[in-house]
Amino acid sequence: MKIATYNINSINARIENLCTWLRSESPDIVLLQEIKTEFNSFPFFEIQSCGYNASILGQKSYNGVAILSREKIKIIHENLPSFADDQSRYLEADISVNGTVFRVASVYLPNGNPPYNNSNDNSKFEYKLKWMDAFISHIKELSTLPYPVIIGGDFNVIMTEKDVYDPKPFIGNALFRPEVREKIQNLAFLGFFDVFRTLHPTENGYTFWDYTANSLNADFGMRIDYFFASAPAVDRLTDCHVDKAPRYSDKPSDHTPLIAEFL
DNA sequence: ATGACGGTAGCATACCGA
Repeated sequence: MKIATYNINSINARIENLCTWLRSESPDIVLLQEIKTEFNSFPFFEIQSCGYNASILGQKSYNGVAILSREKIKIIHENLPSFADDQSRYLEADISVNGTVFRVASVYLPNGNPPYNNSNDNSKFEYKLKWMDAFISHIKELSTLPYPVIIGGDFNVIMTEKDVYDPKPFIGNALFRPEVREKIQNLAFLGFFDVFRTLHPTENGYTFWDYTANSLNADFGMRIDYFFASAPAVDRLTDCHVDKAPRYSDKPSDHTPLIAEFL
């Protein structure tokens, strides 16, 4: 079972890139973030033409998550349970691939930095912390599932100094602050493995390079897209790698896909 | 400290992002 997570930064701006990539990589399941569109404007026809079903939790202009799958998608949760959210950031489903049911979720964790025009406004960071608390308490429930659970997405957290080209400029940044790094550690305490890091202890594993001049060529990247997998999933894990090719395409997203394979 | 770029809404410019 081949699964990918990809912050697409607008699915309509990138539908041709996405279809080209789907045809070349043929993943069984794709978790998308930042589709930036609602149901009525989602490119269902194009996705279907590539051989995929799509379930989405959409939103106009911002956010929005989706799950693509060759097999049938059974939605379990739209949004985090027990958390009133006006932003579309979480979609969870059961998908059976080759006779095995996988519980998967597409996650777009809030950025949390203050707006550029008001550096004193910490409401976005407070929202991020509350969102993470609701997320972790839900993951606690998922940790008891006896079958494989794979949580993937854009977590907007730089977990360690090794996960960014230079940690110094990010001290105080909402992606790197101790509060969020401590909260994300709870995934490990709940038995969820950082899939890429488990297989690749020393590679940087960057999944994001910003659009500005030299970031990509200078490799000024960060690892903020992750798969977290429960023990029943890790038992089946065979591969995890960053697919950097889409970042070099015309009109790329600023993120690139993370791919994992399970028996 | 700001803004580079790029996307969306919507038509000039503001907001968002990591």
